[in-house]
Amino acid sequence: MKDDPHPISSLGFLLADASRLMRRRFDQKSRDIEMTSAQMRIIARLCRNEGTSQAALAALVEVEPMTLCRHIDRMESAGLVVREQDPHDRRARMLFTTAKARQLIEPLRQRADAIFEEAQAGLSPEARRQLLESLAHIVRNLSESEASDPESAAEATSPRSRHETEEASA
Amino acid sequence: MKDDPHPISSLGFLLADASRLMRRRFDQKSRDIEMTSAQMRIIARLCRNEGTSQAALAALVEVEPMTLCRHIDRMESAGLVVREQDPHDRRARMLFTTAKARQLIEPLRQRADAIFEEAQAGLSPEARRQLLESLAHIVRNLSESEASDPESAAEATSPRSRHETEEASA
DNA sequence: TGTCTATCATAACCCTGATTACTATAATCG
DNA sequence: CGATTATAGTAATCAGGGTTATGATAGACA
Repeated sequence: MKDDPHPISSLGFLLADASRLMRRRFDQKSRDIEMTSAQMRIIARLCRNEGTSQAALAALVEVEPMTLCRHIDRMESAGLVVREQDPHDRRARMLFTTAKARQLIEPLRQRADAIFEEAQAGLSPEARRQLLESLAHIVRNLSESEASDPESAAEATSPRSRHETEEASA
Repeated sequence: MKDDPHPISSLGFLLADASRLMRRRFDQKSRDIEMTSAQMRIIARLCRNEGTSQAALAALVEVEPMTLCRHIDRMESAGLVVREQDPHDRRARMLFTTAKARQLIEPLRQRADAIFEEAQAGLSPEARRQLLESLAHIVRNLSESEASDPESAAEATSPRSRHETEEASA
């Protein structure tokens, strides 16, 4: 346990474990509310940006457009959001939260806070502050390096634009 | 940004984001290696506990037995693990890593370390140490509270055992 | 010995996230 | 104007995680 023979306590695993356990706990504690944690994140963003397109919202919550698309599918049939045609762009849909969705945010946030407290029990206020700060730092770093170095898939296709590569193979 | 009007920077979201971004980055950077991060976690545990049962291993990596079961399915057909009948218990299977799997650990770990460095760039050694410690603390807290309070689904069915409830409704 | 219960593995099904590929529509440029 | 390129949304498919349910087998105990 001291010299850590296993890689289990590396940053990556700890992060994944903490995140998974947190989500699991949250889902357990809020089964009575008809909104999942991922949906809550989306609603939280959307209700501060009513009317944005799916692509824009996907960027805001930092998931792939396809991922968001299915979320919206489910959330729409659950009555949490509505899609409306953008009058200026026939490709785009504008998204809006429903009152039902907005009403669920507060109770969910309370459940969440209780679990955060549970999780951080025994950590000093200073440690908690530092933790949030470090996590935010990491998120920033990763967002940036992903933006600047979008793929770099090991053996790296040369920096030509993607469609040129496609043409080559087509 | 200061008084945080959005719940986006709460512990839960930060943790989820950091974890997701990290995993995404890792998967991007190691597509050339035939093992995913989740599989790596499992192999890392298993190669220190060769021959354990699926249930035991599931407990070690803290996922549900069913989740692990599917991992083993895929990993078995990928030639990363083998299942063998436990001679003492005909229900159980004993798990073993293959040489192929063990050989992949080091390269993967190197990729991972590079990403950890990327993610933590700009954090002091002390901040990094604190971060790991706080995360480990959180993982411990959540594991424990889950163990002591396995369900507690909000309005809580009374503490009777689950099957009694089933009988009542059946 | 024979039920009753707990445990192992796993099937079936839902949610989250990503990649790839395709359609429809905008936008841009020759 | 017309072809090319870029963008919005989404279907299909794969990995990961979870819950519920089921068939076998162990174990406990009357």
